[in-house]
Amino acid sequence: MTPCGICQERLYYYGGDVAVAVHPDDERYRSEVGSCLRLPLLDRELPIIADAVVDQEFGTGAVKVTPAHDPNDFAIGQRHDLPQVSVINEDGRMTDTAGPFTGLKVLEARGAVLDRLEREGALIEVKDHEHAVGHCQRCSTVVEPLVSTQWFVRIGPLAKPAIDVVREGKITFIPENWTKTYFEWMSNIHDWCISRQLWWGHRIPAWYCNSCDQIVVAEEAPGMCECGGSLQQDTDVLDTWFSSGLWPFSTMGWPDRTIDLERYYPTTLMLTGLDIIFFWVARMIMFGLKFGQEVPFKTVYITSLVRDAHGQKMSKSKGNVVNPLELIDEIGADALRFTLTALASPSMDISLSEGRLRGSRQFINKLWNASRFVLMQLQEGEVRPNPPARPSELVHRWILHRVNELSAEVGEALETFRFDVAADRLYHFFWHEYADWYIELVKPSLQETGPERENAISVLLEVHDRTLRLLHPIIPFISEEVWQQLPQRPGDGRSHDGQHQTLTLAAFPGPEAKWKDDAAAAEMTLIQEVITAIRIVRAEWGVPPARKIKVFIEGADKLSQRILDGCETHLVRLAGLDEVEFQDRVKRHPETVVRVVRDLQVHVPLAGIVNRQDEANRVAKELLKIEKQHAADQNKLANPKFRERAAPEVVADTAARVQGLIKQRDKLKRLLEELSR
RNA sequence: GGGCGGUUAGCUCAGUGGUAGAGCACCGGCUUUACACGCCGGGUGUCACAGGUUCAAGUCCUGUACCGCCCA
Repeated sequence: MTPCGICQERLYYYGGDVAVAVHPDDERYRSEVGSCLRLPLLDRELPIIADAVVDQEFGTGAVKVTPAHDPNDFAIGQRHDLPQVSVINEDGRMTDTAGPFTGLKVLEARGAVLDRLEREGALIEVKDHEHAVGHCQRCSTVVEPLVSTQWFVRIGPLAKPAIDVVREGKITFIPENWTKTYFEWMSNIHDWCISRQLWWGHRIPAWYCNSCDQIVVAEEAPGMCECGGSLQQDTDVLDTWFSSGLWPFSTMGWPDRTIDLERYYPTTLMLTGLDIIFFWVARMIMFGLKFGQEVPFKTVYITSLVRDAHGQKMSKSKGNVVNPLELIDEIGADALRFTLTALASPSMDISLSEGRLRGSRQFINKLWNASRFVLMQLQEGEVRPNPPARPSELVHRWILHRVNELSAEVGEALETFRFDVAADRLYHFFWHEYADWYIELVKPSLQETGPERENAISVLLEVHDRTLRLLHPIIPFISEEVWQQLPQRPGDGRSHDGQHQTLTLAAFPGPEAKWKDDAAAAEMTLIQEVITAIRIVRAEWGVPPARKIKVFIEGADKLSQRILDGCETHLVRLAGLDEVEFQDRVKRHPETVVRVVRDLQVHVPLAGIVNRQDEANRVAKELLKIEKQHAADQNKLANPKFRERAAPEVVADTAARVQGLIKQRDKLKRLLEELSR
């Protein structure tokens, strides 16, 4: 008989060894497969078997197989029909199959086996080795696998209908790509082991007879076995997710058709994290179909995973966990909520970025201050007037039109689970349209008395109120605080007992057809562009903000002139002017800066400030930009295939754009010539 | 090994085949009586790389590289 060296990490399993496995391709042992080895100490014969899971590179390439004490070996044992010899009992002592080691504690057995091997000259060497033996997460004790009876759920008959309902669209995953993950998992599903060796949980309702082999499964504890023997209940409990899978209906009185069950089950939306798809969502679907013959919910929204600022998954052992309560102390609950919402784009994990958190905090601050401003405008005990259905002033028409569009956009974003889009639209509207423009434009009217102030305050309150409602799902605290201070319409947001008025119960605003006003939007854009053009000139030439200047606007057609004329006070205020003058033909002056806004030329006389050469350079740079755009569009139009195959409206848009660019280009060219004279 | 996702401004991220965007950071100018956590102005880019489809590609297809998640 040829000696053969075998490694063993856990020597106390010695008595449980029933075979030696080698890799089928291993040349060293190929001829030995089928023969037997004699196990020292116990004088047991171990067959040599070939199995592909054996790692040829590891140790001697031959491994003893202990099916009763290792999951891999258990699988090998199943494949090769090996006996399962348990050598450890539930008290942590060696069983009577462990030969001379019977009754020893596990660690005593380790020393004893080593001693005996050494004495009999069977020990080759003892070597340090980095092992992967499992330890208990909580108490760090070495885990010793034991063979025991476990209960399984045959999953095939449950999984198939659960796959079908998703395939048929009765349940939708959002983002949609999680559907693949669900199918992937459900199609490769194994029978589900539901026995758990834990102290808490639903105890498995199975009883074993102490006298015969009978197993009784029942809802109520049975008295005794048919054979008259006493019964003992399984000590294991059900897997948490088995119990959880029943939760949606078992908590509401199922199997009785209770009122709660009728009302709340099935529900519409399941909102959860990706790791819960398998654990819980799939189980709820399977159980819902099995016991209720219907899907438990229609939509599953999978949230983003929050990672740290460096994109690392948060974990306690890494120490990069963010405590939300501390973060809230720092920047506020609404700011944190807004940040997470703004970053929650589909399929993407969230890196908790400091910059985004700061941005949100500043937004909340802006909201607070703008709200303070609005509240400051109110008079003692002011009753809230309804806004005019069709206000005559452009700024009111414009902002009502815009808040209308905003309602539609935010509503749609929420319905399609694009929370990031909702947050973005609200941020932009509130700060860069409502606060930057509307509030500034409306300030003079608020100082007036009579209908002008009344119109302004009514629209201001209407827009502020609507925006708060739209923001409320994202930033509930500040929005509620502010809303309650606004004058309210009597029935709005009343609690059921009528005692409180709360934004939580106020209606979510939808679009109002009467406020749609595309003309107002277009007119306002023109005014904004003119004001911005003048501001840019001021910034470029360093005109001090306090210094009022005069501008001439040339080339305004009747419509533009009417629009701008009506808004002269706005131009004057927001561009820092003392006067605006319209002229068909403005006499050029060497120290006048001219900017082209659409069809208009805005002349800004800046005597003593302007440097002719610098201005020429600026105009030349602008001209270059325009020419580049023009060339690109012109090339497209010159391409017969483009005209032939592109959508007609795209061709038309391009042609129209080219016309505009040509006009601008010619004006800039003339300006440049004048400046070079 | 199998499946999935990502790569766009210094950072964190949007982007629907048709003129590249936001927040923060950054630069210049401002005590304009809601807000300096502010106001006005400024974009700093080889859309990872290589092919392909298309009149047209950040966007669609194929491949490569790198980063990451899930499962085994």
